[in-house]
Amino acid sequence: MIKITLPDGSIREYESGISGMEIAESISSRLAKDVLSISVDGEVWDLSRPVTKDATIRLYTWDDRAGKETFWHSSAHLMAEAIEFFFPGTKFGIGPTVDTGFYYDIDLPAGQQISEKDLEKIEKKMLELAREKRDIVRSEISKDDALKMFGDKGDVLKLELISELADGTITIYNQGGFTDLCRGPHLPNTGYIKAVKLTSIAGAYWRGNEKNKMLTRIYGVTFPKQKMLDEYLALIEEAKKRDHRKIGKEMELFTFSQAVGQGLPLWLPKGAMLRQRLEDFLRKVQKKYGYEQVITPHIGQKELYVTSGHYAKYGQDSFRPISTPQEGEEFLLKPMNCPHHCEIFKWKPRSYKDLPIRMAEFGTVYRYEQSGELHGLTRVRGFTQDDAHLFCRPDQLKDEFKKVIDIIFIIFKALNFEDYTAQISLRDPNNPIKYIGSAENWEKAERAIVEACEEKGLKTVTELGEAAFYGPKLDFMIKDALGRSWQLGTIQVDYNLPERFDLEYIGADDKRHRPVMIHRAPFGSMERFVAVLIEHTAGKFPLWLTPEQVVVLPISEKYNDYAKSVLNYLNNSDIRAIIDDRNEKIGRKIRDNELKRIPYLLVVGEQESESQSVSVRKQGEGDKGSMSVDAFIEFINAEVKEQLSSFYN
RNA sequence: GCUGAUGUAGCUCAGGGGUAGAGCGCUUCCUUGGUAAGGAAGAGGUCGCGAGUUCAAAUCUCGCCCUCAGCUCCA
Repeated sequence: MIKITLPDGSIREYESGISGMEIAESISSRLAKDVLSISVDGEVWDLSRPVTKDATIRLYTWDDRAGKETFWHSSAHLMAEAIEFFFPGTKFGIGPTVDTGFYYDIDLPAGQQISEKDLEKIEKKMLELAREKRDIVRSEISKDDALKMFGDKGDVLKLELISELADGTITIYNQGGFTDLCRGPHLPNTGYIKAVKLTSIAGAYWRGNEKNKMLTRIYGVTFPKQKMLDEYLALIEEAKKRDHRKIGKEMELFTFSQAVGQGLPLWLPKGAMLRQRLEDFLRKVQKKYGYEQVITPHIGQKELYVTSGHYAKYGQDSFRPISTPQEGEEFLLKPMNCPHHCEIFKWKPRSYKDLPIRMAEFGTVYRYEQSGELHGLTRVRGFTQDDAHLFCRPDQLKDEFKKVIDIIFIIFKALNFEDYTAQISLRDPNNPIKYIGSAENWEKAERAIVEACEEKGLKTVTELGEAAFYGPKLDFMIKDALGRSWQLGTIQVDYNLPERFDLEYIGADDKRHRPVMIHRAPFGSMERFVAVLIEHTAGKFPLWLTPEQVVVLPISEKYNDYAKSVLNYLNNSDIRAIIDDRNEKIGRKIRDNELKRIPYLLVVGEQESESQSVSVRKQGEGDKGSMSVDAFIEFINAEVKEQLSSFYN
């Protein structure tokens, strides 16, 4: 008998050699139906593999990442089998899982090509093969046998992989007529796979190296239920509709120009207004938290970045230095604001009583991103960070961290990001020499971050070894309305720059001390944040932020004068309103302005002009009845105040 | 940066060796309408840029640029 420890700590006894599936069956028939793989002492196994010693196990279903990975891994094999059916002689590279689904890199026989049109027939074949419910069988083989097996097939890619594996660790999996080199684990049989969608074909170099042969990569995703696939496809459709590049164009927020250059966004009037409102909001919040705004130039001497270390690390792969008529003078477009802020810190002697110093700037920086990497506003070559640097004493670190977390909470609340988590990145305990700064300071800083998060009740995951060499950090991830994750703001401790810039303050002991620096940017960058906000809200921004809050719609031209007087009154009351006095029917005006995502539509005609009122229609919700213009203004202001309540309270 | 696809009116797109098309938008006129598309007429384009082939190129060829997808990268 062997002892099996379950995740809840309970221990069950079984005959040695029991399989994961049998354990699941002994727990519940429901679990046996849902289970996809098992972890045995931390290693993920097939359900059919016998457990022969005491172990701690965990059963994985579709709800677990490991379960999905098992499912998609088997799906990759199934796809490979279907491809081999249509394209005999295809050589197979690797077929791993990705965030959503899997891919397989293949090398088609000479002269053959696979196109989008082929995907459908491969999908059909996969489903046909899946329905046969063939067992997926694992076997361990020797290296010689593996080399012989794939050598006979002429599968040179697999031979290369096998040659790098140690003898005794090689496993293969077989389903029906298809055998693949694979570490596993896999589903018990192919019948679990009920829905298949092959999403795209792309080129990819063998082993990611552009000197190697270009293979064909086929991406796919599979599900245990057709309904899940339908939902997935609907989500993709919705994501396309919300693409910030599309909405940004429709709402006239930003554009790009070939003449200006790729990756250099041009903010249009409405986009600029929106961005400015975001900046003003953060400025106000920061003022309340004791930040001081500074302004620094867009370029700096090359030497500045040699001092900071950025030139050595990134100088070769970024914008080249700008030279001047003066011999030997070189300037760089600033890739970050920190060196400038360090120089402001150094401007005069600092006392421990002056700390913390909180220096904020909406600082525009320029980084040369590879052209293929540029994407809308999320990845650009010139962008503005909502940057700030806090210079503090080591004992102030925790308090400062908590205050930064407060600011981030205020922002999330004001913008309806309700689902967020944070990642704490700490040192790799096995590699302490990698990091600059004393072990004592590191410990202090790491503890400060962990405690600050706990005290603020933040949901966190901790990753060891993810810290930068110069300090630990905290990154915020938000989930948008479609459940997609985005990395936003970051708070980063830095021991490196204070050292490099020789920053110091005079302590209570009248001795010189090194301050700790915190970099933080709640939005990350204005560009990226606006992009995320567009995709989160589908362009329906909160009332306080949206470029146009209200549109006045006269029923006919007879009421244009009254509509204009309402418009003026609203504008004079700091409501952002426009008028639609086109010669169109009211139904048409309502439709067009609903599609423009304007939150409030005010219909005015004979009744309203007589009673000096407006008929209110809320975007997406329909008619709300009529009220006086003053009552409407009060109503709008109350809504704005509610949205910003976390700041004003 | 690499591989592939793409680039036609403000937008979404069709067409294709003989000098340019639709829908929406815009302008004007008719209509003056009460909560998601009223009607008519009109203006608007070096067909991404540059070379080549041809009697003739938006169309074919080559080079470049942008955009998109994937790869690689990301202070």
